[in-house]
Amino acid sequence: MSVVVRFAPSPTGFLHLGGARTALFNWLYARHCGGRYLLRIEDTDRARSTPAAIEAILEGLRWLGLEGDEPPVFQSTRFARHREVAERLLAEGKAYRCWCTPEELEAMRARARAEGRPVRYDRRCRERPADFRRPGVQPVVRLKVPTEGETVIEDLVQGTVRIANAQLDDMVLLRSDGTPTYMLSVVVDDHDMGITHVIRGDDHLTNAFRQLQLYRAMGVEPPAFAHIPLIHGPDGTKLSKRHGAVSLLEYREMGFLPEAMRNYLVRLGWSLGDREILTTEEMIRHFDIRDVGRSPARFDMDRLLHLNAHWLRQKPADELVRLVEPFLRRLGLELDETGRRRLLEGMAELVVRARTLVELAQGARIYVAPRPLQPDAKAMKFLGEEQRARLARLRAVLAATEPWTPEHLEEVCRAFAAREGVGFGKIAQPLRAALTGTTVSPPIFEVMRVLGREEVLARLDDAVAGQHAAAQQSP
RNA sequence: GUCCCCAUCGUCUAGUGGUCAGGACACCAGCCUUUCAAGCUGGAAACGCGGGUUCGAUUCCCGCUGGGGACGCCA
Repeated sequence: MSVVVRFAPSPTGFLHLGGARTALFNWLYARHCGGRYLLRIEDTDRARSTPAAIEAILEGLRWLGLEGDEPPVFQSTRFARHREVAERLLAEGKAYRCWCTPEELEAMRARARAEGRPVRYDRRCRERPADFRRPGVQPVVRLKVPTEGETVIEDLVQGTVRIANAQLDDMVLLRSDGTPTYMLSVVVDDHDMGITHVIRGDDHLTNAFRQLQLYRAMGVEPPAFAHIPLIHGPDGTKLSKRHGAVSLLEYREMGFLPEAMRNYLVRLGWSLGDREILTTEEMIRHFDIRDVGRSPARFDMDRLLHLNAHWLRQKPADELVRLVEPFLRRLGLELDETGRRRLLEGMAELVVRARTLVELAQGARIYVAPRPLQPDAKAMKFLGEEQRARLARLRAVLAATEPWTPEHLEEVCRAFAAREGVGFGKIAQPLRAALTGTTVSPPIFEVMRVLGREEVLARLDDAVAGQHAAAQQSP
């Protein structure tokens, strides 16, 4: 039997990290098995679903590389079919109308809670005659769930999980306005779409028991279930806004790479021996939903950063230039031909100093920012009277230095330091401050190589003339 | 409260009825060094507790504790 899985987000918000991992596991399993991976938008709650949220979710999936194999199914377009199933169940006596009002139900729950009893509908409408009516009340339709025995799930991740049927509720299938509930819609749609494996967060585990009852009532074969553990925040509770960024797209904005996200996410709950770095191809080759662990993992930003740094370095320079461009723009820097050429030249030394595209853009400023530079406070400390005088003398030397290579420049500067009677550090840091406007940068002779003689001399002139200070005073 | 799930370094994890309990991130130290990184070397760091089963349990069973999740006319 060919595998068909689906990722079914509800468009009431953005795509959550946990949802992204669920999508990834579904996608990997489908790819591994040579099956199909479908998308379904669970917009049965019309009031809370927005087009913007739908677009954001699809955008997130696209970015992660987890688009569906077919256009997404919108659950809201299938109401008629859902209702038809409920009506049939009603006709077959497998479901019944419940005339209790929300207020009554709430009171029922409150009492149960107060008395320490299980919080559950007491089924008071279950045995009412078919022609029962309650003036002014629009009934809901509930499923008749067995009250004795137990329901067992052979979950691909959780193993055998059983629950006493007495714990189950007669869940609502159709609301009083006639619209289907999530519980009905998922089951009908999963069945109609031919879903063979339902892979989702383990917060749905208890739903699976109720859904199993619905499959039985419908007289159809249920899919296999795999309930994967949730991702928790660093404090161990369910990941939420409280923990900072939880929207996948925020991670894109923070400068993370999709391959790094996939690598990070897949290792939460799944592993391949000692391997930490995994390509998507390797994941596909080895992934099996049955190997996913049952304990929840905590989100760890340091680890994500480390993985992102790794994947960043795998990229060729020209692609990094392309990727970093929007992040530079955010810093107010446009890339012209000169900037582009310098970045390409200097990228190797830039990328080892960055863990994200945001950091890469930061580091790239030294090659892109227009003259005169505006040194930061730390750099200014290296550009005092005495140091500028020395830089002026160095400038004269540099003007005649040939060839313009890092090795030779270093020789020249070391010799200069010796002549000045100071340590090499006394030359290098002021030079760095003048040339980059910072105290942290790639090796200074590398920077000089990338910048070229003309730019180096110009920046030195700026520094010697005190242009820096002036620029800083009048922004 | 009821039900369900979980439990190896701080974190992600590997692992087996007998291992010096392995790796990675983070952390610390050293090396390298013009800054910062990177890199290299080394270090500290875990089987939650109590009972069983067994010649022997981190591993199997039970209980406890701790954590998490679910209990809607939300999804």
